[in-house]
Amino acid sequence: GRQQGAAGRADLAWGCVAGLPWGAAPGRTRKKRKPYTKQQIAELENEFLLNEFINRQKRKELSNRLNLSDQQVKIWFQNRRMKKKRVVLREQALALY
Amino acid sequence: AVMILRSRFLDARRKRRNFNKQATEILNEYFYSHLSNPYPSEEAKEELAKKCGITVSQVSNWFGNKRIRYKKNIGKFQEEANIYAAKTAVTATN
DNA sequence: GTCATTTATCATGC
DNA sequence: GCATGATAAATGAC
Repeated sequence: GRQQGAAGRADLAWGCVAGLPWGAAPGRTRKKRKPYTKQQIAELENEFLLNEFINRQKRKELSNRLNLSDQQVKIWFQNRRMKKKRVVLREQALALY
Repeated sequence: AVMILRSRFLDARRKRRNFNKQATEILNEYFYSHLSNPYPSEEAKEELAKKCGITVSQVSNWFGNKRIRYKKNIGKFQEEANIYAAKTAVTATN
């Protein structure tokens, strides 16, 4: 197996509570997930239609305009590409029937 | 307008169905018998998906939800844990 | 870059 | 009214 991601990482998971760790205590606190506004999503989606891979240039101007960090925009495009793949696979599975 | 309806159709949350009792049994049995490391391999996921009659993605979703919700409130799942612990103990004896 | 995850949130079932 | 499955932000391995 690949065993990637936060699983098996010592500095991300919670720590041993009642005898079952799955990881150790977090060194740095994880940033809380914060849903984006409809306007932010609308503009991100609009840019995604133009190009699924965004330039550093456009990324910077977009993050400025939407009041998001440069990395947040980068991560959003990564997750958006994963979502598209998920949807495509689902449609293929549906098309079989 | 059309795109919105399309996206809503593709959002599986709007047509969520609970898994049948047998599938939940199978998933819980695996979870509690691997409580020290409840991370099934890709092969194990495929086998679980086949036995449960669901997709691999649904298996991943189930384990993701199960791990976080168990971890957040172990006490709430204590009874359930005991049930499946006893069940696997019996099967190990036979 | 992908992608398996963690966590919070969403939408639904009952 | 919470339980449950799926999705949306965020992290980290590779």
